[in-house]
Amino acid sequence: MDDRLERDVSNLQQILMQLSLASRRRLAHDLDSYNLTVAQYSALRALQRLPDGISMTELAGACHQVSATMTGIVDRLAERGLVTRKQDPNDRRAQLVSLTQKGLTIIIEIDVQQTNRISRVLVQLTPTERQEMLRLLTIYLETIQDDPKQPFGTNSK
Amino acid sequence: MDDRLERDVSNLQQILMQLSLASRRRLAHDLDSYNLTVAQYSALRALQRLPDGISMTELAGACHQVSATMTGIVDRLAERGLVTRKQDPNDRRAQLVSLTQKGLTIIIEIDVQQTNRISRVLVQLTPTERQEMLRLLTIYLETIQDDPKQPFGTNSK
DNA sequence: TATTGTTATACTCTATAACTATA
DNA sequence: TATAGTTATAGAGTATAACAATA
Repeated sequence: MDDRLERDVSNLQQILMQLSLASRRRLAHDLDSYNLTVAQYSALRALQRLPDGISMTELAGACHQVSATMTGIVDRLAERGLVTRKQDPNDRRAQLVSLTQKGLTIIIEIDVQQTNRISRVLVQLTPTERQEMLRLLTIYLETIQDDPKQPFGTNSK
Repeated sequence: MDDRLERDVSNLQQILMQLSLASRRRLAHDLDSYNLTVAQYSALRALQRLPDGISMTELAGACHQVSATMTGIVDRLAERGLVTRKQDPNDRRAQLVSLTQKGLTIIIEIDVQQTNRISRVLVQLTPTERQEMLRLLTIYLETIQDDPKQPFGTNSK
């Protein structure tokens, strides 16, 4: 590779690594006000995004977790009344998980908070720059998402 | 805000949230081959970046951790011979932490692996696009890094 | 037999509080 | 008194293995 590329790779690597660590930290900090962990938030988001009443197995898959881990996360969300479990009428082994109204409300609140944060960045940019950012980040996201199998790590995600 | 901005904010928010979750997952997965956690890797990186022989307090600060947490992380790294502790000759309360040769070797290996990953993305882009990506991500990183206080979360970073 | 979900177990990360040694 | 670091404790997330119920 040419020198320019090599230098860009090095710079981008630094930035992306910092971004990976800092954005998680920032998210965890923001969620703290709601007494939610990143894993719990990730589960709520998946429930909001997917069709209502999905199984534990599906939810675990959507969150890149094994089902035993999901059991604990859903236990804690259910204790707080943010989600509910009910038995699947078609398969008596399965539990169908749903967002409650309370769960939906909290996740919408967080969405507003996050939107405000992003807005503060994007107003600094021109429409062209915003489009470019979206396009470049999409390319990057695809490359990190698709090449591995689950599960992603033995510990400390 | 105008419609275009609003739509861009919404799209970027989705992408950045996914990026936050997926990049951490990807990193954890990559580190698994080395039997390292993200927190351990973060500590090794800080030791590589900072002057040799920093105190536990400084290391904890660099990793955005409280010192009690850092004690456990350094314990496990030291057991594996990746770092060493020695008493500060100028302050008998303080422990100075250093990377060992073994620790340095492992972090360089990981660096190569990460570089290869980024390269696969960047070769798809023109030099101008790469510069733009670097510039835009730097702006974003600054906005998420600087406005909070430590510590960043009660649990699950 | 295979799948769904839970429980049991073990480890890491995380924080707060209490403590020792030193400054 | 204040600071550096550890230990004690508690809770969350993570994985694997074993298990009961159901398909």
